[in-house]
Amino acid sequence: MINRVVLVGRLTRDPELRTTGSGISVATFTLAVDRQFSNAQGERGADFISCVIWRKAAENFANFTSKGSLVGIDGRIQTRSYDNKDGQRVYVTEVIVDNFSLLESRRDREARIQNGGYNQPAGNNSFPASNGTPIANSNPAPAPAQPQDPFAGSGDAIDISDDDLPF
Amino acid sequence: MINRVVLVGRLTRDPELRTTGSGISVATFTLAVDRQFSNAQGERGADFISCVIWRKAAENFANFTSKGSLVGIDGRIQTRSYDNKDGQRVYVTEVIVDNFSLLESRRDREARIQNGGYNQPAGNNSFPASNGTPIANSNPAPAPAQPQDPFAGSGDAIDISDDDLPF
Amino acid sequence: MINRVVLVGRLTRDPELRTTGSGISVATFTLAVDRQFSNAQGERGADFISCVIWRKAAENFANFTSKGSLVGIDGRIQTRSYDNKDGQRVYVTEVIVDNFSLLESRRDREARIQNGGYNQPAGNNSFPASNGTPIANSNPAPAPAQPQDPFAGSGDAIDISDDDLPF
Amino acid sequence: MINRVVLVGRLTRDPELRTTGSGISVATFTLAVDRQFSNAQGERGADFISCVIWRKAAENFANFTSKGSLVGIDGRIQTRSYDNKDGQRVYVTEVIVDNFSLLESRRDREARIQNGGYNQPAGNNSFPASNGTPIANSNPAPAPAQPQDPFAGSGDAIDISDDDLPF
DNA sequence: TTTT
DNA sequence: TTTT
Repeated sequence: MINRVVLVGRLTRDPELRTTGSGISVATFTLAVDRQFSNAQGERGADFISCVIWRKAAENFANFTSKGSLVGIDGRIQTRSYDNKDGQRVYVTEVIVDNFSLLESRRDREARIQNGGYNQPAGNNSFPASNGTPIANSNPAPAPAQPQDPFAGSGDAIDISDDDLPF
Repeated sequence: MINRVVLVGRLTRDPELRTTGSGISVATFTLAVDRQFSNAQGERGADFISCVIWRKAAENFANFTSKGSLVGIDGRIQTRSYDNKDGQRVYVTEVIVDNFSLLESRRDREARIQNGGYNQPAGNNSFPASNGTPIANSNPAPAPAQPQDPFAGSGDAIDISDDDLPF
Repeated sequence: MINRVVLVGRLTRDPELRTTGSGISVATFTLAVDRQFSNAQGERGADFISCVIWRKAAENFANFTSKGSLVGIDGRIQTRSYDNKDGQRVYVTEVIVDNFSLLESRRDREARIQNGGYNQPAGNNSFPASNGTPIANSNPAPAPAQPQDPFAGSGDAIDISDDDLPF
Repeated sequence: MINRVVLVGRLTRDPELRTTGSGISVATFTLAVDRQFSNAQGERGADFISCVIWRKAAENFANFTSKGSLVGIDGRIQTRSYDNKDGQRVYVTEVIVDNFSLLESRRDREARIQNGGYNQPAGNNSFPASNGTPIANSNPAPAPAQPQDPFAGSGDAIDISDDDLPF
């Protein structure tokens, strides 16, 4: 059948990278996607969408994003359920990510990091999307043995996906 | 049936805004969408996708984007054909845009414009997509007869759509 | 930002149509979307995705679908939470439907209904999706007080959407 | 960046399967996707969208679809250009298909084939989408050395994709 | 005719 | 060049 999702939003926290028992990498994160229109109360609101990414893409994702990062993803909706400690069935809906794209410029990312995660000084305002200063991934001293910054020396957007990366 | 498209890319030129005989606004533009992977020759390439946007959204689009702007859109593919002056049938495929979202920060947008459209000085490199040079809170003298900056005073992304805008 | 979903699946039950206090129609339903690939155990599985549709489209949807209907939809993911009677916070993820398309032929739909919802008699097998048993040209006596069958007299697929319907 | 398309429509002709010089399978086809709404003249219209599918998925696609088949696909828009014999540059926009899903029941497919491609006898009308009788793929006597019908014995939709098929 |  |  067909099950396809495309989202652009910001990470609500640093992604969590784990490894399954069988040694497969998984990263989980939540995307805050601002809604298009304000409600009657004039609030714009956002949807907070749980996402899961697997394998090499998970590692790449974890290496190049952090709280506040602006990313685009495409994937599919997956549902599952489990019984919690109270014996209650909990239903979970997540987006399984196939590909992602980092949509924030180095400039914005660094400014966002500088500002402690929010990318615009008070009284100053961003145009559309992106801005802020996260904490992680700033690469303050180009730590060796760190994942290479794939963006160094490139003015291009870089899309990153499953297993197929040059880095 | 189903016909849905989502794109994130950059305008190859300023959008062209026109009015139909019956007074409806239309804007046309081409989005350059970088491909995800490089080919055998190591070239990354891009797709150049013709887009059309109608009515009030067309006016908003034309007011807030220009060559190089990073935008996200959703819409549908439309095909049509016409006979050119040589009597040959020409087939056209365009994306009819339902909604758009400006994905570039004010910082990046202004830096990009400062740089004459290309957003990163040589030797300096952008992170993923988007770029620019911050002159935050600009709009130095709120040029009269200019479209109001809908982004002033907001740190959030702003999505803009058909007829439903607060400005 | 961008938040777009496209699904094709079958209703797990008849849709539930309600009216809000302010008189707006809403229908809710769950789509079962078969997964693309089987897991290690050879089970194919499906995702069960909660959907919500509003206004006139909700009424149309409720009139022309039932348990087992094959439908395509496009919309966006919405998240919300509430506290249940046990004082526990429950997180809900739903798809807000913008448009839908009925993807089942009259033949299949009638056969499905004949069969009590499941569309293929044992020993008989469906091709891909959808099923049913032809009793073409039915609608034997155009049941009064019934929603008009928008498909009568048309060999075309019919897509149905918000407020814009000819019926 | 992001470039994602989802379509549901019918093949305007049998797909064309070819092999590149380096031995890779490609199939091309056009999807007719009925538009959602009628225009001022009451015509509904359709978009005719060129699609390309590669490798094993191409072979599967060619084996299980024919003129009139109802299919869902997801993929991305690709643009290219070439100079024709008259030395004129021709611009081409195609959808590169990642996955497809056969959305027509065996019943409808066979009825469509019986009817010579159009799936409903005159004066009789289809419900929403699908119907008709194509010519190919009917498998009248289970021709040996033919691709196995992946749908035999299954009441479920079957989605087919790149390289990952059980048949 | 293409963006960064 | 178009499907149902």
